[in-house]
Amino acid sequence: MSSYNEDDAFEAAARVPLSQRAMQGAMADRPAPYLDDLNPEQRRAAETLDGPVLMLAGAGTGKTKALTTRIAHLLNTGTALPNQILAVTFTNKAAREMKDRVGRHLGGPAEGMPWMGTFHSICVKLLRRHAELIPIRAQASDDVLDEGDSAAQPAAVHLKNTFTILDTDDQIRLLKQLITAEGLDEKRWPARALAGVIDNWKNRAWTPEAVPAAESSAFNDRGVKLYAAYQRRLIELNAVDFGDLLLHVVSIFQNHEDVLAQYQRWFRYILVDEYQDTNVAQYLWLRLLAAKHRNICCVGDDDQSIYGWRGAEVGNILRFEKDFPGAAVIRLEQNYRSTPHILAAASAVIAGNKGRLGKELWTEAEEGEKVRLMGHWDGEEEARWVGEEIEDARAGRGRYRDRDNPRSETFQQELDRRAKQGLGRVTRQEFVRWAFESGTAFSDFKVQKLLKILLRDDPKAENMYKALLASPVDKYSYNEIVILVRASHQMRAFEDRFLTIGLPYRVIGGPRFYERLEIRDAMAYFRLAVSPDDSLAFERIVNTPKRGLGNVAQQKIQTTARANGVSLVEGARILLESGGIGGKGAKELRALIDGIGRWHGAVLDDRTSHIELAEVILDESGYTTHWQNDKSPDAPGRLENLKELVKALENFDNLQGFLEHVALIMDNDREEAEDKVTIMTLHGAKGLEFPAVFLPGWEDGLFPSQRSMDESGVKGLEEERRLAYVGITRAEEICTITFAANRRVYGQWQSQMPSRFVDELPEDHVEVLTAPGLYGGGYGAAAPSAAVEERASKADVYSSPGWKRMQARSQSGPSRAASMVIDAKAVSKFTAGERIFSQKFGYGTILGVENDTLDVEFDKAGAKKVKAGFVVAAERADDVPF
DNA sequence: GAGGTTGCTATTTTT
DNA sequence: TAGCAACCTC
Repeated sequence: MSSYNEDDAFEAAARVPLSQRAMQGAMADRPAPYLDDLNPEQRRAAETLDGPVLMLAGAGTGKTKALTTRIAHLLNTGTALPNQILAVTFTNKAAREMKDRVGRHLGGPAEGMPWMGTFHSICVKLLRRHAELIPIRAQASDDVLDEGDSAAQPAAVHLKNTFTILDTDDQIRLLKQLITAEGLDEKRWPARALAGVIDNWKNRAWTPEAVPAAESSAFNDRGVKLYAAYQRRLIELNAVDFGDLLLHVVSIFQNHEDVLAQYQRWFRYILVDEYQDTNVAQYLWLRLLAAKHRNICCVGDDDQSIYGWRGAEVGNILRFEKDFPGAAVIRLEQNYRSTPHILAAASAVIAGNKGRLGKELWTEAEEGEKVRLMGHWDGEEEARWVGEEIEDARAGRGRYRDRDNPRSETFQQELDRRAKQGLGRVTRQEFVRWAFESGTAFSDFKVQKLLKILLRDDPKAENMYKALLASPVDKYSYNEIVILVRASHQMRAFEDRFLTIGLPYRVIGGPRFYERLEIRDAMAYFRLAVSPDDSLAFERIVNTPKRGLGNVAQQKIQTTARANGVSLVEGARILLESGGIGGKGAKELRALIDGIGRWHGAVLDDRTSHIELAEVILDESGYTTHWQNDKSPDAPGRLENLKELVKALENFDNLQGFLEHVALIMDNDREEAEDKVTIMTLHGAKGLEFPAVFLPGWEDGLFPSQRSMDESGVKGLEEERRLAYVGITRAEEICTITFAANRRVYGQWQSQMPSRFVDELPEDHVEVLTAPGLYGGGYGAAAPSAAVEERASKADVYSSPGWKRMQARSQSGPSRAASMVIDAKAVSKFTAGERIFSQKFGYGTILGVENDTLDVEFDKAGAKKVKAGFVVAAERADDVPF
């Protein structure tokens, strides 16, 4: 089992479906028509099969197309067998899409490509083959948990191929124990923080021994020691965490030349998606594997590297040509997504970054709308305005009235044509063909829904189709609109607003299905049924539902298990037999342990279906009842989730397979058919595109995030700028950027400066919507049409520092607009004790000054923190027009 | 073991 | 401000 068997190669080759092998033969010496779909650069990327290739693919330039065609080409020319291609992605979604698209090229499902998947899923496969090459670390004399503990599960000398993959909860629980054992105050030194430190180290491929001395002060000087103890505990428990999946495999490659050599020979062609997101461990992993054939093709965009904070190294992509001398560098620069204005805006912003590989996006698309910029008084108004814009956009009202939406047009033409012909019978084929030909018609979701129904031969289909034709044409459907925020707390304002006006929305990003409490509990039961030795799972559910097994009882179980060097379940059994536990707890514990034994038996003998078994487990353990008796409002939802969990089992052959899948999936993207506006973070939007994009909250401190700049300086700022780039380039037709002058931050009202990225937007490609003098129009922004405001003409608007200046607003109404300009830099003018006046809060006394932020006790509004730029000395209050 | 109270903290997140 | 986790009390 352990070492890689050359026979596998033959065996695997033999498993390639016949059709594919036939195709290889057939296609080998024929021209490849699928290449004609590509532009010259894409084509070069798909055809340069040998040697290192770096594909620099800007946003929306069709990199997936190039990548999947490349794979198809590898196969069709007979250059590689499906199992000789290693294709890695970061997300399951990306892997799935790649599989689908390669399959489409080949005219059948891309089975027989066993090495196409995420870094993690591929590593699990590799690690299951070679688990025993990961030894337990020799015990250093000063190790944590030295006394007594060393006996725990002593059988473990190395990892076994049945290892479990821990989720974050388990990880934290384990670390907590270690921290406490080390005698650290868990409050001052929280397990979460340690998990972060360790994760960081693992991202850099540092084993405990390899952590450099410079890091030794981490976590109160105990970081490394705890890390070592943690790794040892994991192997004792026959478990790995996510970081280990890569770290262990890299260690194996580094320490076992023979194993590495086998895989180097094996993976003749390597493809990597989103290369700019790789961390050091992934980088080493790839470099080791590619060392022999050097047929590695990395696809990425340095301008879209936004995961530096979790270990991604932009350096990897910047260094590619050095790592692989003679590499072909191919730039995909033709953009198929956005209008020229949008691209120009994005390019101008990203140009502010240094050390880029450099790309120039261009498009053949028609001009379209300029990027729109709008300032607001506060966050609430911003949300209100965005809500109105969305309704306008959908209904084709106001500004949107005359907008040509090519989608709508296509549909309208179809309507006219049918009207002229007098709507005959709609056949299924006819509709399907029309839907495909017209692309996503006026409202994606309706068409999709209809398609689904038609495909199922529902008799209602024709009526629905008629209803569709009779309904008004949307300029934009909700599904085509997205709001992208920097931080999830910004979502709230929009949710509140949309709820009150009844605008349908969906939030992407919340807690994932498999991370929910009830799902994790249920999974722990399943884990125990599969392997009763899973002590962490046992720990999780001993007393859930309540079995009268409190801290004391649990401690006893732990001690017994350790003393005997057995798992917790076994320890509990011994404890029961010795009568070390009594009363209600004993009875319940007995029932639980018997249950686990029984369930495990059922898993082994395979006579009950795993679905039935899952239900039995949840029933007999009392877990279902536990939630049925719970009166809290979310209990029904949790029961619902449990049902869904059981239902998800249908897609698997057994519990083991299911558990493996879930550990790696953490799936979030359950497609919804309803027409809703999407709200999500900028990070979550990478790789997606929408006809209309709203980018709210462009204020310094929020975006770019203050914390990011404080912690990582210029590097942090540049990553924020890339985030801005990602945001803008999501838009196909309309991109709207907004900011607010005031925002509540942790309950305190704070004045905000517009984001520095706003300054970086190129004036020629931006339309400023903010009306002069309007509430919230206080920034230098002025509508170009407002002739009155000659001084604040567009040129003026953009000439800093004018743009950065703020105009005081009139509180009495728009007609008496004020244009008093206060220099935001006039910080030093103020001192504690001084009387000041603020537009928003009135008169007050300064309590303290911190840079440009004043601590003020207002006469009426109480204590507030305000930016110096928003107040004037009290005696100058008369300068402010009313 | 439930329920109330206090205290603390406060991006981005995939696997 | 608000959401939570941990603590305290009965």
